[in-house]
Amino acid sequence: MPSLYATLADTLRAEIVAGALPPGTQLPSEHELVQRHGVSRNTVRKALGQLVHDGLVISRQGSGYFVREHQPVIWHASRPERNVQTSVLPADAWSHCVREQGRTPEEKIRIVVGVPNARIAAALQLKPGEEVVGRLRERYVDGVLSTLADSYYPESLVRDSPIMLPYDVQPGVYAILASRGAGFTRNRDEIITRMPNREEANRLKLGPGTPIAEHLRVSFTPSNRPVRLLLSILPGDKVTIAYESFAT
Amino acid sequence: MPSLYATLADTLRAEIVAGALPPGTQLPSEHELVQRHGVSRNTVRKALGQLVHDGLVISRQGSGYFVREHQPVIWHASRPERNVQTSVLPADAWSHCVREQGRTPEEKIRIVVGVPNARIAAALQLKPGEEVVGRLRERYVDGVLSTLADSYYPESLVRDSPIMLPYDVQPGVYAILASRGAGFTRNRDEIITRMPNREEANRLKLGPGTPIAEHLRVSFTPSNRPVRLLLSILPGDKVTIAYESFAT
DNA sequence: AAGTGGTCTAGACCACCTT
DNA sequence: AGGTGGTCTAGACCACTTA
Repeated sequence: MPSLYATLADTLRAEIVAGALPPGTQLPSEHELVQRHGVSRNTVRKALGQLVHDGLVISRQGSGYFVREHQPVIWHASRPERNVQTSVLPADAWSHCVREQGRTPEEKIRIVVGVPNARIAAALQLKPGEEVVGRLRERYVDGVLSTLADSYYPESLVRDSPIMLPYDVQPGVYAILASRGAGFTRNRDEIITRMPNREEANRLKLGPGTPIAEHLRVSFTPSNRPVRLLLSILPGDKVTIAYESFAT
Repeated sequence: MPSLYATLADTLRAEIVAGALPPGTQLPSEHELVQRHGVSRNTVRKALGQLVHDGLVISRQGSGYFVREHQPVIWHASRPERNVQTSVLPADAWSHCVREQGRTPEEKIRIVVGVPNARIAAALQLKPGEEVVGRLRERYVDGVLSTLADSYYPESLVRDSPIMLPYDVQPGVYAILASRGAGFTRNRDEIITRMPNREEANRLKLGPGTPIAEHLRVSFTPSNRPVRLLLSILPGDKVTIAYESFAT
């Protein structure tokens, strides 16, 4: 026998997926649901909590519950990362990709230098105490923070290069590394699906019920030396990941 | 000012991530937390609910709350899918990959034939009313249902082939399609991160706080004809997705 | 049988948004 | 000011697990 709150949640869920309550619509208030279904307010709140938790609904204190609107952007993870020939800046592949979808990209970059945590050190196969240059990048779509994309390079490899400046890199990260004999030719990608931790949820203003994909890309030279780590946090409600690959 | 339940949740969370409460440990009971922190049971339950929701903790009715244990398997999505030369069955790439990680794979396959839903029809560019053969596959790791991997083929393409039998396909899906002039050479992959719907959560026995990756792969012939759709549901707590790619 | 979590109620006060 | 959601309490009864 299903519980009262589960039954109520299912009723509302059905109305949403059927389209009777289209995205953006306000749901009946807690008070109204209490009266209409003859249950206590706590029970109504538990049902609504489920929907919020499932990412179907958001709540705004003082105004009400609303059916959530989704407009994810597609991120083509396997496309070449080299900068694009264009007069519009930034010229990196991600920005170009967002513009292709009729939306407006923007980036904020902060540079940090220092000894990284164990995870980053392991991925880049660093010696103990070896430093990295981190480019902590926030990517915005139509003005809202959409993903975090932090990249890390061994410090010795990028010292005094444009990679250490907090702007879109010209003529591109690949070209600079290649000119220093460390052009990468192979990526290893890993994607983990999980709930955000508190800090990520705050920074990305994620409502409850929004999972993230953690994308980790290590780029290698032909001699299998890791020269770059790219660590991205992609909120499930804002980004879809796409790959093109050859079937073999 | 943080709420009581948020404060309590943070306290417990900190103990978990710091390792004071290692995976598998039982948390204090609700009753004990009520007394220890001098708050009501509902408040304790709301705090614990947060942790469950974030995937850090699971609850077992009648026994208690426990710190969750993660043992995800790595799925190499870009590896060739062709069957592996081995005496152990099943011989498909996924099973081989799981065995490499020292674990035991198992598959259950159910065949369905009929007119598919709009999403599948669109991906395979079918004519209205055209039928597909669906192979609905459940993949188990060490005996527990770990992912759903359903594949769909235009019916006209696989009629009377071993693809219509509910077993591991010999000598392999690729070989059969190739022998019919429909060997695929290119994949388009799409990965969506979201919370499971009710049916998925039930089938995969997902606790609250477990997001999923929905992986959609369409395989094309050299003349860009889509011949197969692979639709997988990968629970975040059980699977990590990996890709190898060439940087260009 | 005792202890655990799961559901549900009734009522209080607070914080926020709209008018 | 009035309506909305957010937090919190106290207490009840049920369902499940363990011993």
